[in-house]
Amino acid sequence: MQTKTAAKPKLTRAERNEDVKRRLFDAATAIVGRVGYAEASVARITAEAGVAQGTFYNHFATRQELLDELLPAVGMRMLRFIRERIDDAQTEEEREIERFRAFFGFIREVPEFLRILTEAELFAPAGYSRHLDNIVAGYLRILKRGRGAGVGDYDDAELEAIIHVLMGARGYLCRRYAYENGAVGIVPDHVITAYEKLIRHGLFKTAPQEG
Amino acid sequence: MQTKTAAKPKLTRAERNEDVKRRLFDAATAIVGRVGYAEASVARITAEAGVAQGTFYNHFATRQELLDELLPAVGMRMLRFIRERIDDAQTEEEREIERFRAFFGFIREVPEFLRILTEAELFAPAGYSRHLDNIVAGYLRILKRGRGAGVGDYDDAELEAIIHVLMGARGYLCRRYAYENGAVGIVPDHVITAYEKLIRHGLFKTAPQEG
Amino acid sequence: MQTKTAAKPKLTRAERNEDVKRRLFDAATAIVGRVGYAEASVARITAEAGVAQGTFYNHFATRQELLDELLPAVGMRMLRFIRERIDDAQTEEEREIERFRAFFGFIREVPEFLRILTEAELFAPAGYSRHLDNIVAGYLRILKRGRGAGVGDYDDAELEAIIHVLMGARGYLCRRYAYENGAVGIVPDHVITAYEKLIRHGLFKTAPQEG
Amino acid sequence: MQTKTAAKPKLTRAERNEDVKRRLFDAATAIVGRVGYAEASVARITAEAGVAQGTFYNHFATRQELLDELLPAVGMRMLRFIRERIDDAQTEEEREIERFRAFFGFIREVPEFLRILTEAELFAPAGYSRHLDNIVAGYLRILKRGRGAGVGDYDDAELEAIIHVLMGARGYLCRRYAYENGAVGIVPDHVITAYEKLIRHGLFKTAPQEG
DNA sequence: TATGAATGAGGCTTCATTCAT
DNA sequence: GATGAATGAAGCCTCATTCAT
Repeated sequence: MQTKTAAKPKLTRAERNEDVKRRLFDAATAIVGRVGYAEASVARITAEAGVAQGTFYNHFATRQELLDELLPAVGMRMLRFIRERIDDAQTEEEREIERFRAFFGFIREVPEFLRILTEAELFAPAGYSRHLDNIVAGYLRILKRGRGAGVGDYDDAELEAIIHVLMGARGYLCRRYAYENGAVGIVPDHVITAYEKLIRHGLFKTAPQEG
Repeated sequence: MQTKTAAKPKLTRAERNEDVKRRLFDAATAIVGRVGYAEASVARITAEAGVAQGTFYNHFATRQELLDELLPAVGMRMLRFIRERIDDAQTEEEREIERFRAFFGFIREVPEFLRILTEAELFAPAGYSRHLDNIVAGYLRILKRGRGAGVGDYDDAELEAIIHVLMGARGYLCRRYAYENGAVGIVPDHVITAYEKLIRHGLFKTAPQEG
Repeated sequence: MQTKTAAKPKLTRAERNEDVKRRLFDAATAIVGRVGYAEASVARITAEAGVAQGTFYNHFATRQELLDELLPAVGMRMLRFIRERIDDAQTEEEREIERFRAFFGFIREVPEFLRILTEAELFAPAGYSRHLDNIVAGYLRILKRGRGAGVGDYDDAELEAIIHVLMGARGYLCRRYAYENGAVGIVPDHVITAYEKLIRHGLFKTAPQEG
Repeated sequence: MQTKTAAKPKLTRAERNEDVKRRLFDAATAIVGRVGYAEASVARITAEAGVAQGTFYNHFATRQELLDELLPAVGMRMLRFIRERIDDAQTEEEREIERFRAFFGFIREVPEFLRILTEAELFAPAGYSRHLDNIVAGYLRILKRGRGAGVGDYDDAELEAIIHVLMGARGYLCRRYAYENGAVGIVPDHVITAYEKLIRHGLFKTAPQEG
């Protein structure tokens, strides 16, 4: 029996290999989250991962290749995180508010996400594209399905535009409200309520809708 | 690149001085718009402006100082551009749609703007902040004044959040829809209509509002 | 790349061993011929041979050791190739012309040879030396024997110098004339005739020789 | 009056500029001559020239650019050196022998030449080509002019081939005979006589030429 | 005020070789 | 004997800034 103290990990070669790769990945995530892509040199990443610089290239063809994997990976974690917090019993409106709130919850859980996302457009454009595609695809499915359940009168192309509005909203609101003297804080309540009001009624006091 | 004005300008020393500074500024705007901040080296900027590298430092303390002035400057041009296209006779709702449309008009007029804006957060954070402050201040004035004229039931803090949503919307929609095989194109109509619908009624078919 | 022979080869262990070594050797020959010594990394050679990188060192002490064996090996093939094409019934003069012609024939048969030879002096100096020794030794035997059959009045030391001239001639003529838009072509006839004239009469119109 | 001790060189800016460039050039020549192109790193060259690494790029666009200038430059020096030692009163045959001898004289004068030449084909192919063109052009002029004065019955294309033979001869003979335990020595006399005999009569005892 | 050469730090990547499995 | 991951040194080039002219 192996004692729990990792006296000898007894990993297979493939396992050890995967382990190193994951360590590199995690190190990059942490570093980019902390200081940004520009400072995430291979030297720094490998130092954080505790391997030699050359080892990096046994697992990734180029530094860029790893950087481009970062956002899609955390992005998927985010989608999973949000999905787990959505209650099927609610209305589509309520669910969208929940998603919005969960997004900020995720940022508290994975504070690296914000920087990885913000800088990706410039430093990991391939990864940024993949991430956007993931989000748009998922959101589109949700909103199309929601058309029978309260979502307004938008055609498919318009829905895609709306999704970009919602993503832009999250992004800009984060940058403005998610931080509290340096560290990630709790998003103020009025941000949630503002979003809720906009989503529910628009920006203006409107006359009753017909249709 | 730089054609010398044939007629002897007969400028005063101060004017010549200002002229050089403006040429550096314009060169930087053009270069950042074309290739981004990262490629906007002092060497490149001075070459485009037709002066020696050392001259740069007679007008700006550091490269960063110039970069940080770029976005606020074009940002002000943008505000002016939009303001000129707004008709006081319209309702606040109509005016917001017009502002949105004019924003895309400005991007066509000054294609450099988009890149200068997008990258500023990373490469000219001080300038980015100033720009955001400018926008928020202006928008806040508009929306507060509009509260008596159709703008919904948002308190001041909520309005600031809403402004971030609207800025995020513009930013993300631009990146997705403003380009047409490489060059800045005309934004599709469904982007305008989607924005309009969201602004007017929200994302959902709502029961009549009360209040 | 490596097709596995379908029929079970049933090789002894020693045979399999030799087989791997030969595959490495052939792979190196092909690669150096194609892209040169500098690009012939152990990784590339083993990949082409279809074995793991570590396997290399079960057959060669170092990369250099293999590289140094390349030229002598093809060099011997070349000598054999030329010897087979020489007719004992001809005069020594005719035979030398034939050797020259056969040399170009060999280059067409083994196009790798040229690059292996050309770069060896820099990248496989030990192998280059061995190769030169081989050539000189063989040539010296031929020319000494030929002294009674038409070869001019050269002492042994002079003959060695002459051999270097002849090798230099082949080398430089190859580089200039053996290629035809990238691939090895047929050497132009005037190259042969020029060599022939030089060998037969020297560079100048001479008065009758006495000796 | 400036004292002879270089108290203050008082060079113009342009002169100082040229001076640095020449120092880099000379340093590269010395280093490549001593240890070869592969070891001639920018770091090493600038260290030898006594300037910072970055300074290199104020004078040469790339390391390769400098390397490619090396051989043509020393090559021209060689041509000049040889030309100065040729006596117009001699026959063309005698002059060619003198050229050959002067070549070895040059190697003693500029020992770097040999290595710069030998390795250029691989490490500075552009420079190598230029050098070969220079040599071939000069030689061709000589030999064509010499056709009325003793040069044998070769057409233009054949002459070009002959020139390659002569260049090959020089190259290979150098490598074999120019060194004497490491340093450049005096080429043995039998090398000269062997070359002379070959040039005058060819490799074989020939029957009297007619024509 | 304009010039433009000098500075020097820093990062990505390759590769021969080792060695535990 | 075969495997293949780990090692770590080393090189080219860019660029903001300085400063002597």
